[in-house]
Amino acid sequence: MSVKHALLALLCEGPRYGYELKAAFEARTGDAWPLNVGQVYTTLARLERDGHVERDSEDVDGHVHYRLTDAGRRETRAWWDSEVTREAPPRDELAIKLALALTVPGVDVRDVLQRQRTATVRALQTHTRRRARLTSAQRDGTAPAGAGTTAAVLVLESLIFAAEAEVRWLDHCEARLLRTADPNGARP
Amino acid sequence: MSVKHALLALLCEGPRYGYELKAAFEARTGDAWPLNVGQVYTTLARLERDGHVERDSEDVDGHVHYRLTDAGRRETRAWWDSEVTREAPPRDELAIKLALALTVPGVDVRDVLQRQRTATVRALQTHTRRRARLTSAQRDGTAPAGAGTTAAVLVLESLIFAAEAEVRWLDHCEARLLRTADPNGARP
DNA sequence: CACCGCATGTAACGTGTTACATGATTCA
DNA sequence: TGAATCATGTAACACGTTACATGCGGTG
Repeated sequence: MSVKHALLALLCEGPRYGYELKAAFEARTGDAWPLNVGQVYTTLARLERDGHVERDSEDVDGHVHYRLTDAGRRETRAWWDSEVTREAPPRDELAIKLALALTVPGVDVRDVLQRQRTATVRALQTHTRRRARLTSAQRDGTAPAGAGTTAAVLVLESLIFAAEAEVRWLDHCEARLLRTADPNGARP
Repeated sequence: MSVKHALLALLCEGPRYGYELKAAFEARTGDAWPLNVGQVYTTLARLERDGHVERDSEDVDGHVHYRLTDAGRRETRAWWDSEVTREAPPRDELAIKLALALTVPGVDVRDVLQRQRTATVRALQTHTRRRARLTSAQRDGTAPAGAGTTAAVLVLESLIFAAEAEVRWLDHCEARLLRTADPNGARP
């Protein structure tokens, strides 16, 4: 549903065509989630089918612009007015994997934990470096200092916050693992 | 891919039938992500198609047990040996939504932020309460103190860590928003 | 000319969700 | 007897990803 609503939101600024939408999406999310062009078109087709967008007149270059319908505007409004539910968040593969690693025989949980920690720390560094590049470009004026860049920085920071929490959680898991596996930890 | 690999992992403990797999999955994930039974069957069918599992002999009650094939065991092994990549994490609807709310005209970002904060805090409380219920049941002996309950607690804690990080991020967004919107914040 | 990037699609596939159909068992 | 739960499925659909086809325009 993210892509669908994102396209609707972008079309609030005015009619756009496929490649523009892809570029606008990636600019605002700091290339964190590259968007396949094909998906833009299929999503646009579904939005048109559902009456949320319609084809606009083609411009001089023959680009196929889409614009919001009233129903699309209502849909977008409803999106802004609703919260992203975190009571039942999307299944987290990592949490599931560790929960199973704990209970299934023949799995070295410590090994899984440590390898994952390395991977997550590496991801954290990637995001941090990207953020540094973005903010310095913003200062230099290389990147436009508009709301788009600010949004991209915030997106990267959400990834950073999440990765940091994940590292903490992995350490927490390892600590608890030591406590339960080591019988003389609690009562010496 | 989570469900597929989870079923494979559960079948490492021995042949099981559909409802058992659903129950086992939910026991280990603390009901955090209820699993539709239908999906168990469709996933099993696809695993059978791919040669990762095969039908076992039916038991006295006529239950259709499935067991791992060698290919399935290899697939599971490969899962344990690989990291869950966080360089390109699944698209986060909340981050996308806020990034767009910042740039699209006619959206009250502060309002979106505050309503989301409330929702996330509520989710955090839900997870915390569930965790408390689980650990107390574990102490009472109401719940089995095995690895399954430990796994469920860790899963809930991953949700708690993530929700806490999200609240911090939302506050961070609001602070940055104030700074950029308020022109006399940086240079008095 | 050949190649690359832009631009618009389409087809096939994988995964996940919901709703429905069907039968057996259990229990008030 | 009637309702609820267990149990095994199927069908239809939504979303996402990848790969491919096609044409246009500029550039080496």
